[in-house]
Amino acid sequence: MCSRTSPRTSRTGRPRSTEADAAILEATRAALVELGWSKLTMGDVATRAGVAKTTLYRRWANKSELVVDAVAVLFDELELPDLGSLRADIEHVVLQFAALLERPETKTALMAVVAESTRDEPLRERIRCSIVDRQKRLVLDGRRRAQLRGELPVDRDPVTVEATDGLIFDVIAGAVVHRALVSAEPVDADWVGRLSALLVGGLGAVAAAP
Amino acid sequence: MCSRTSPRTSRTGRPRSTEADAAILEATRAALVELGWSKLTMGDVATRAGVAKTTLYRRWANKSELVVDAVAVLFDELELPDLGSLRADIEHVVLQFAALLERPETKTALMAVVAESTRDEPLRERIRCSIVDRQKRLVLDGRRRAQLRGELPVDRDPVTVEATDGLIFDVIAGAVVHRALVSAEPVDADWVGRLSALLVGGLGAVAAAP
Amino acid sequence: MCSRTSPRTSRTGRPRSTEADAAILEATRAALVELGWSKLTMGDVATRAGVAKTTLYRRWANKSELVVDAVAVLFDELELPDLGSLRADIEHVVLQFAALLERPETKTALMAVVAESTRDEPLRERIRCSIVDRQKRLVLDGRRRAQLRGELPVDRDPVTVEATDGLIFDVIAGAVVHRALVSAEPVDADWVGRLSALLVGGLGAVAAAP
Amino acid sequence: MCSRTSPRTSRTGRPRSTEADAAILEATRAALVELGWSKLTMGDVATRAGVAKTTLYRRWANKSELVVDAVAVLFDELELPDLGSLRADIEHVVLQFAALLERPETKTALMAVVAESTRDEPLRERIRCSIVDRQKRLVLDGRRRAQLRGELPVDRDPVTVEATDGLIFDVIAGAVVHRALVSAEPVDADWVGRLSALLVGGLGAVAAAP
DNA sequence: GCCTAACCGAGACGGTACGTCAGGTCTTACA
DNA sequence: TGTAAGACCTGACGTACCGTCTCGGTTAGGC
Repeated sequence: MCSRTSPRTSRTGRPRSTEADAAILEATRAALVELGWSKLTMGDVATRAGVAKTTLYRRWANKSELVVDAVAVLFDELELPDLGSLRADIEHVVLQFAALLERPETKTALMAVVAESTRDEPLRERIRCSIVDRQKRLVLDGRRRAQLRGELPVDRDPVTVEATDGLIFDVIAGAVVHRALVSAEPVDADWVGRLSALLVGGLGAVAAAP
Repeated sequence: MCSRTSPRTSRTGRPRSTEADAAILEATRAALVELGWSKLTMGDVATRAGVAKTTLYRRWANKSELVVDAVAVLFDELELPDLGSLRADIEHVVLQFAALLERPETKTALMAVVAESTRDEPLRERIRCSIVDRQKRLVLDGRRRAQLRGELPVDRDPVTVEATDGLIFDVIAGAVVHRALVSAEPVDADWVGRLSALLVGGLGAVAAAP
Repeated sequence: MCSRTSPRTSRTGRPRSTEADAAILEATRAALVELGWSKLTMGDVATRAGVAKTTLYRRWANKSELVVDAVAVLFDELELPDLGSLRADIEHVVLQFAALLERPETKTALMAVVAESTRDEPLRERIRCSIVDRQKRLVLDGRRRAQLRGELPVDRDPVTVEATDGLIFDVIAGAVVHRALVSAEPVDADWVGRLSALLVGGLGAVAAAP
Repeated sequence: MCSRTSPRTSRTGRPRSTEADAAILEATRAALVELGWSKLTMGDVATRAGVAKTTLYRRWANKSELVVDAVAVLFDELELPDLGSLRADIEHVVLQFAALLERPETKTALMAVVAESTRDEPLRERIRCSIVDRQKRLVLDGRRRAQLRGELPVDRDPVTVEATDGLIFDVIAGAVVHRALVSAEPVDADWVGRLSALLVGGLGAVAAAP
């Protein structure tokens, strides 16, 4: 799963233009900013990229897959520098993620492709590989680091570990997304502080009495 | 805000058919189940409801607003019976909400209208009134009940209260939505138990050391 | 065959715009003049007519049928005034037909739709009704008139009559079309005179010795 | 005009494959039979011929010119054996030409390229050289033979001769084409007999009284 | 018991975007 | 230089929905 090996194995014929690839993804992000998801059209993206519509369809089956790829790269910016404590790490990553969600291209695109993916298994897979997994590793790193610091106990059961990692991921990402897009209220320092306190407290309590 | 007074004040002429209203909303839900959000069309809904397209547009400005109204009523099913403890209450509401999100009509529609609302203020308002506020009251009730039981301290500062209520709401709703739709993994008893433990522990810790 | 009763029997709904019909046919002729058959596009015709493309496709299944209808009306201009002799009548109708074929819209369209009709039975039928039959009556009238004048004998056998009418029609129309479009040489008075002489002579000889 | 010298004079580099030429023309005829003119595509012809599209375009400027060349060779089959009388000769050539026009590849292609040629001078020239002139010589031969037999007088005026030859050609070819493709009725022995009688009678009458 | 305003169905209307297809060109690697 | 393969741009295709409009006809009040 999440195979990175491109399906292109043909050795003959004119090779695909890598410049076109880049131009298309860039144009897609620009169109998302200007028009939003629902008014973005394949034809417009093609025009912006200085490329024919067929060149888009040769690479992506539909608008959703194109947008996932266009947005995915933005999630590479997320980083987790060691700030000395679990709570500081959490606050930092939440703020980073919130900043990403404030960008117009992600704000309008993320929920749209998730909505689309509820009826499109290949798209769901693509989202998992391109977006979800890139975020999940941050939780992993943060947890390991907190264990090294002694802030969290070292759990030997891999099932429990994975379940807790997944839970924390869904709670953090879900809360930020819900706050930003559904409740439509700002993810500010105060809110982030409360969330971090809740999580650190909760993790501590759970660790103390499983 | 959230005015329930319909803009229709005309007292003369033939009144609108309430049967048509019901048939349209029912047809919309059926179409969502069969086709999903992106393949649902106004014309198809009209046909299913045995109604002319004009009759739809006389009542709703566009597809998004129609779908919000069609789905909103489902959120009335959410209830919060007193199960004797904060943790039991949380587990119950999470499971209820997850069951709601498993229904194909909500699964495909909810994220779609949220995505649409990022660029449509009136729609955002309609979602808040029809869907978000209906859920938020459950958090309010649950918190009050836990305070009566003595599980949570009684906070006198209304600002803190509202902030915490909002946080808990975003955490619960966000986590469930993210688990169900983004991570695309089941919201089962195990996961719900872990989430409830985390929240109860976190609330306790935060209450102990603000 | 050649039913003139329109297939539209629906009594409900908005009736079709007759102005649109006229504007489309007019625009089609204009486009034929400017662009010729192969560069004429449905979209361009729609734009010229100030009409949506769907409005064209609601009336005509394809470019060929549209062009047949647009050009057919021009064949109504053909007339057969009594010029006193069979030969004069023939010369007149040939010149008229040649003038029609010189018009850029017919020149470019006629052979094209005939070519298309070799693989399209409904189109062939449409051409027969809209174009061929309108020309054939001229032969009928001319023959009757010549018989009244005593220039041709009155044949009692309807089979022979119809066969000869058909032959004369194919010879006249075919010769003019071939001269004008295939040989690409002018249909001038000299050529018309020779053709008429050949035909009158031939008809006389055939009548004398069946 | 009608130069047969190919424009290729380069003597260096890899020479063009003559097998490819033959395969392409054969594939074009096959495609005409199966698909007809308007659905024949250059890409499909290339595939059938086992050749790249570039190879087609290196030899022919466009679809029309390719089809003219593919069909032209079929007109070489037309012959004019001496059957002993002008009328028999005419009947024979008409039946031959009719048989040629019945073949699906010519039926669909001939009128199409003629239609195309009304707006394309080079194509018109190519049709004249490759198709029209090959047929015209049959009229010449038939006339000379009839003069030798004494069926037709020997006209000394070359202008009159050429005009009459051209007329007869347009009448015969035009009548057959019109009968077969426009009237869409069979060119059978009865019809051919009537046409021949008309022509022989007409030529006789014209010769008797110029 | 009629008037009349607003409703209703049907379906045509001008648009916009779709995803596909063909035409004709260009770019590879190879012969 | 010719060739097969296949990507490229251009532009038209015919379809699907959008949201609006125009019909003929219906249905409740209010008079």
